Amino acid sequence: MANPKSEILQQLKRDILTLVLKPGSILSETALSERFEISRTPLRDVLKQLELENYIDVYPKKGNLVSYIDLDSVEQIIYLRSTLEKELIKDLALQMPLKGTLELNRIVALQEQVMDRDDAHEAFLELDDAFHHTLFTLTGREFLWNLIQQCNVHYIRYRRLHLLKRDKLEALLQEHRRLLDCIEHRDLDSVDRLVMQHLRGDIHAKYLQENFAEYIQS
Amino acid sequence: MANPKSEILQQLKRDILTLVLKPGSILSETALSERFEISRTPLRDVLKQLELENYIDVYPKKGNLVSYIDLDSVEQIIYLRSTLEKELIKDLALQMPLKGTLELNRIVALQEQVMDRDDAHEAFLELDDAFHHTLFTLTGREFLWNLIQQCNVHYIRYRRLHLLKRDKLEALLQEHRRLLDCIEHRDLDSVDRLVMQHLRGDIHAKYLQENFAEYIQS
DNA sequence: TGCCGTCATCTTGTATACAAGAATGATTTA
DNA sequence: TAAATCATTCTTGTATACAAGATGACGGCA
Repeated sequence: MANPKSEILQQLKRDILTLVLKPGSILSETALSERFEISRTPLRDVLKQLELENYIDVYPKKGNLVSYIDLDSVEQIIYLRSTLEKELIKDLALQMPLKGTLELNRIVALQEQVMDRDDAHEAFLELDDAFHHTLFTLTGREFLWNLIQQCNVHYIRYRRLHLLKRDKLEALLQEHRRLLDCIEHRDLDSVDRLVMQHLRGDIHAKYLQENFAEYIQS
Repeated sequence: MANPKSEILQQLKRDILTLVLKPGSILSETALSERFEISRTPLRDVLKQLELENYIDVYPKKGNLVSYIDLDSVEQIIYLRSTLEKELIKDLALQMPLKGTLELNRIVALQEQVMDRDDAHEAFLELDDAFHHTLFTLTGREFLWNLIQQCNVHYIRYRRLHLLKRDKLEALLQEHRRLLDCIEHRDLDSVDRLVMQHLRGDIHAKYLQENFAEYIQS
């Protein structure tokens, strides 16, 4: 292991994003320092970063709580991503590097493959991320992708909960196919509608509030 | 003073953004702890935050340097902001709260007033920020504005250097007026072109590289 | 002269003792 | 019995001593 701090950071992030650590859970400095066999000082660095990326809320002299899902920021991130990605897709439709089409098709093909696996949801979510990430890398907007990741903790958990119940993997896959069609056939006019449908089509705050109220920010 | 840490953070941020602390300057923990009469531990918290918001680069066991201006991320932030803000303006054109028009007009009027002052640049930049900030608050996108602020250190310094030489305050003010016109007359078709001109019209990387090479990232 | 190794002294990174606010529960008092 | 107060024991916040990597200067040596 190269750097224990980044290992711990990655693990805590993963546990929070996958809801292994539920919103409201307490992350005590002393408990974590014993668990990871490291002193409180480097551990506080990790917690500081988790705080700045909204994974936890720090209540001075009281404790650190895993943040509750903030539906307002989820809505705004979806607005940001849909606005941005429909622009990216139009850019790609006008000037797409060859390897780009190959890469996106490869991802969609993989998504078809994992549909029947036991851990379909898990694998599908990862590939969905890969698809959108590729849109950013192909247009040279890696910086913006990283920026979005920095505030993505609410959206990622929201999507995970949302997908748990309503099985719409097939629909999402179909939408990816349609977006690829737009790029390959330079069909700029359909992009806006498709992106809106793909990213904003499934905002059902009420569903989450009814079924996962204990995870939601008041 | 409520919290010394946030005071120190704000002051260092301000010094870096206004180029009082030049890119490449060293921020030593011990020097700062003596200057602010505080121990290294809380000071490291401040430096950690500056690092995560790209104000400084940390070289382990060597030192902390004020970051150089990264022109690539400047370009991407401008892309992000122009894409986002032209959408916001269209939203406002379709449904503008009354107080919104008043507030934006008030800011533009203030900009006219400060044009002749000695510190015109300083005051104008602040009001320019206020204008764009208002676009976000009126549409309920405060979260996105804050997100952009988190990675704005390169863009803010870029714009400051850029405005130093080419005196285009009058042009910027005129563009604000035109954008307001679009909103008030629901002229959606002109928005894209105007926003592009306003935010992206003045990307002159070469000018900066020639005149401020010592501030630019290699 | 030129090169190499050692050491002194910077830097940040870590561990730990102590300070101080917050919460909980017990004890005392009305 | 109920309420209030105090003390205990959590929590994080701070100061500081020490560890360890990086750097540069100095001196020895070929």
